[in-house]
Amino acid sequence: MGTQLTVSEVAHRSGFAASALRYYEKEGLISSRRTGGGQRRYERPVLRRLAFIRAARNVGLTLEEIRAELEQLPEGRTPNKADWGQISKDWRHRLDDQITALEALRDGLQSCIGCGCLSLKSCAMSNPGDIVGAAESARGAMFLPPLLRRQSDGER
Amino acid sequence: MGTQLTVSEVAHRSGFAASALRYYEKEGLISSRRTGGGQRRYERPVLRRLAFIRAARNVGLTLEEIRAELEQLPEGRTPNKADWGQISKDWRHRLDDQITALEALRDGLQSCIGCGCLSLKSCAMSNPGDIVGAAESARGAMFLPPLLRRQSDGER
DNA sequence: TTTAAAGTTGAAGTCAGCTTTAAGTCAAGC
DNA sequence: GCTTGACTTAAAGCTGACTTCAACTTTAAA
Repeated sequence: MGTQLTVSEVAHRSGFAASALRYYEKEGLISSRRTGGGQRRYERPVLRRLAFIRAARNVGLTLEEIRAELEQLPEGRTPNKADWGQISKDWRHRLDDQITALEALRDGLQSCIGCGCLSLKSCAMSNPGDIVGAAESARGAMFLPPLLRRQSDGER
Repeated sequence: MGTQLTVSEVAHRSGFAASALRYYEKEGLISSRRTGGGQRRYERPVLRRLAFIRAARNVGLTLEEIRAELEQLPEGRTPNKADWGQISKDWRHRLDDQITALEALRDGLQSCIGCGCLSLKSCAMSNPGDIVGAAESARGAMFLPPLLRRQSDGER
């Protein structure tokens, strides 16, 4: 137990399944060194990187988007305090947009309670171009995240 | 053009692709009669049913959940005003839960701006059991909907 | 030294919600 | 009656983010 962590240690401490760690490595989100026999050994900073990945997933970014964000940081390092200030600002906007979209949908629903129409032409809830279109125009709110799926699975 | 609608007419008027209509029929969400030659012919109420399906999809229900809701209505009819009152109330709660979860996430992010830590142990954003756990406990908020994906595709 | 746990790989499987394809049939206007 | 476009089916393909599998190797403790 020096500064090197095995895959199961990282899995346990990060909450990601070992198979997910392998997948993330294949996708270029994290990296590892190898022992003589070919087994993975991780440096500690991978834990911060994984924390970042989890936070980003919670906010609804795809792995590709996360990879791009990580890559964009100077020298591929884990975000520091300054980077994090900018990133968290962007993410907050994403979340705000998502919240706005959901509120618009909820309010449209509210207005439907009295009418019960669900007309394809006039009802806000089912009309593609109305509530939904307005919400969509809040960019970045194109989809909402599969938040909170199984979160500490620990392989098998 | 009597009261019978062809699949392409329904596709055009509902905004769903014809292939989606066939899929929904196979999954038991809608039904149709057939001509002598085996082609589908729809009654008008299918349009209301499809409006309901679209609204439910917007709120984040799965097709299985929608199927169950439709089935639960007496005689498999399209929801009337009274049904709709109850249903829209349930949906509003779903949306409220989703909004609450996103707000919690946003506020956790806000609290992170000052620290830049992203520690697996203490940071609210990446800690599975903190923000995310709290949000999760608002039942029904287990996942957020893939809201607003392509919405008027029109087959091919 | 032995043995069991933990690790490795590529390939295939999973889920939802469709779309696409292939190969053919039906409906309708001229 | 013929052509053309609309329609039919089952089956396969697609996306993203993984998981599972099979078959094998490495590591570490006893």
